[in-house]
Amino acid sequence: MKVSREQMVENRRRILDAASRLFREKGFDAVSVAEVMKAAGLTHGGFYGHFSSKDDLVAQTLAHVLAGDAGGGGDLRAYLDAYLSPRHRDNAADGCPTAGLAADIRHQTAAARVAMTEGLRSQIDRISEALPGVKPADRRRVAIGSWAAMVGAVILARAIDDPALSDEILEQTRAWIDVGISPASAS
Amino acid sequence: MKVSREQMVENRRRILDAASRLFREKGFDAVSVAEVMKAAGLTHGGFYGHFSSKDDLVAQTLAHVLAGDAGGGGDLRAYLDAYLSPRHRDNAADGCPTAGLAADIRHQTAAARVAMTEGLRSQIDRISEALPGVKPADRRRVAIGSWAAMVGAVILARAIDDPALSDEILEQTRAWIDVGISPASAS
DNA sequence: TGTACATCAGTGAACGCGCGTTCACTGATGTAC
DNA sequence: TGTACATCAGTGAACGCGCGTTCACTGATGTAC
Repeated sequence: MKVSREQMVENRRRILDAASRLFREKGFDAVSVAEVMKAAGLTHGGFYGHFSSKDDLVAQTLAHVLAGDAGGGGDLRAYLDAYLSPRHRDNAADGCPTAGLAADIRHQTAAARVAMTEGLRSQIDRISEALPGVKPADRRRVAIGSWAAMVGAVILARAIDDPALSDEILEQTRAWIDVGISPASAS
Repeated sequence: MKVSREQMVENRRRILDAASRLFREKGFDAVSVAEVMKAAGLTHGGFYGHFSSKDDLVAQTLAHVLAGDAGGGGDLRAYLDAYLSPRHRDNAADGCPTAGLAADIRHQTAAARVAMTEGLRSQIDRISEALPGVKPADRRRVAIGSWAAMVGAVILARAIDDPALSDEILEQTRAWIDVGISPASAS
């Protein structure tokens, strides 16, 4: 049955939100269109009224979640603590889309890569602006290096089955970044 | 037709080598059993004489490739330069299995996670031992932080479609790690 | 404002397709004599 | 060493199954009068 225009907009948003959570939790390939629609409270047949294909959903979900993901804007150290925490490692569905999906994007469409590129660009800028103690000339290097280490650490921490080593990856990476972003040592 | 025992051992090795390359290039899910067998010069039906399932192949391939992947043992800076190079970014099939597969392992079997855990442990040790200029008490932090940044940088560089930004991710991460591993600043 | 009807978002059965896996068969290997 | 035969690694057709996608249908929406 037809629904109101507002309801349709709301349904589309729910599909994107459901897809965003499911993709982060399981990866693009392991989530079916029917699963996303069910999680959004709809049936799978209606999917193609909103998106032209599953690849289209992937690209639009990425753009949606990367645009809405504003991390590191304020207090960088608080962001670091939350990012490199066991809680973030263990809750991929609610976590950073870059940590959950960046590696998968290599195998997706050009549109998905474009969304990732813009998301990464703005994330680097956001971290740079949260480094007041670092000399302007060094900010970009520190922002990129820190972000690479943060993403890499969460990916590694999630890939292994030894909880102690996994915790250590997070803690040591945090300590390592702390050294790098403190005004004293970041040359 | 039956083949000699040596030929069977050789065939098994060729299956693992083919799987190792294909998995790194395309990811576990995007590579079919038939594709691996064809790349190894065999037909798909014989697969189950060597492995009990595709999941078994994934776990054994990881153990095989992580055991054979001895990086960072000698000159750490040369390893860094090669690792964070456009050449490595653009050649995933021949590249680091951690950068290519770590994020995927979260969705694989327990056996795959065990192989990754051991691979990560020995990689951290190998990097630690290649840090003679760093105080012993700091080596583990520096090794873990550097490795997380290396893996993260290659994953990010491979996920985006802007070549200039991708190159910059690699270069800036290399510069950032250089600062971290030089004796002067690593406290 | 109230009514008649065209529109179209959502439904759910059905489709082709590729996948992992199975299995009867083949023919070279390697052993028993 | 030579021969007869049991073994078994590899072959390729076939199997279920789940997936992305399609489509005829439904019934609430929203517009024309």
